[in-house]
Amino acid sequence: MEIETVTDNQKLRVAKKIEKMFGHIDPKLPPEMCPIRDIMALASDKWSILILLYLGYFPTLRFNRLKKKVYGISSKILSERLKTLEADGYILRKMYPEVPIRVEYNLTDFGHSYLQKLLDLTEWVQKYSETILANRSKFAK
Amino acid sequence: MEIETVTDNQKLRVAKKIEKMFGHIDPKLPPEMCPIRDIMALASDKWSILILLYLGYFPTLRFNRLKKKVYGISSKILSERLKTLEADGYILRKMYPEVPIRVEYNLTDFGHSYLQKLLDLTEWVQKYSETILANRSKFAK
DNA sequence: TTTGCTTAGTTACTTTAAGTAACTTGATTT
DNA sequence: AAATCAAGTTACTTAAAGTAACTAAGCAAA
Repeated sequence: MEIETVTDNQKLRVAKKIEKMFGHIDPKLPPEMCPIRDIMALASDKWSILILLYLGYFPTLRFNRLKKKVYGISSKILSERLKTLEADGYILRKMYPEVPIRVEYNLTDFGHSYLQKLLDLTEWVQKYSETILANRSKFAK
Repeated sequence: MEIETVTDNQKLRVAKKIEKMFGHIDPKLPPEMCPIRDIMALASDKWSILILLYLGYFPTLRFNRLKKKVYGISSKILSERLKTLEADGYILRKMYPEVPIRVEYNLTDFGHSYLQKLLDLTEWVQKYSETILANRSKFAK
């Protein structure tokens, strides 16, 4: 598959954007004072991405159903990620004190806004996944 | 800060996109046969993102200079990530057998193409980082 | 001629994060 | 009195990440 050529003009615009961002990413000394790295690390975590995708597809999901969808995740990690995603404002947790307990999760508007950007990235990855796999096996030799 | 409202129409389009992707992400049974998760996991890894950003900004960087830029990364992990990013086709490694040895890294066109999508995401995160931090401290109570 | 200096890593070791599996809670049915 | 349910939590194991010292190769100075 052909990759769209990247013009020097585009590269320049990218460099400008990065320069602007570096004010936040690289404040010379205190790396933990800069929240971007920390926020990106969570929001682009492998499990968080899948959680957000499934909550973007199903308007609301309960804990165990979500766990089945996000194939391979453990209760422990799912519970952990859901808490952080909720804390950051991406998702909403609604608890119904029935017996047995019922808990529903859904995206907030903020989460939807993020998901749209995330999708652009995952779509790119999907589009070029075969290229990447081909690169890998070529490199292995 | 106000979040742009997400219309039902947008949500529907997002759902459509995700549905299309689920064919790749969720092939019901073999989760390791699906490359998207694996590719996303690497390409959105916290260190890989920073490496790609710096290589997007500086046309070429040598190992130790890159290590200084990507604040906090160890030689071990940097070396590891560079190898995988090279294998997947995002970056190029040029070795000059001088003494001391000189090795230069730069983005491929493929890497540039990915970086453009990645930047849209990091820009979103930058834009809303204060909102997220505010959400966090509100949730902490 | 041995000591030091350089870069781009690698190796052995420690710490932290992730994964596994069994357990908890509490009203309701068997 | 025991089993059942969902939504987690806990204690334990394994894998990944971080730390710090080391290596290679050749040249320059002592």
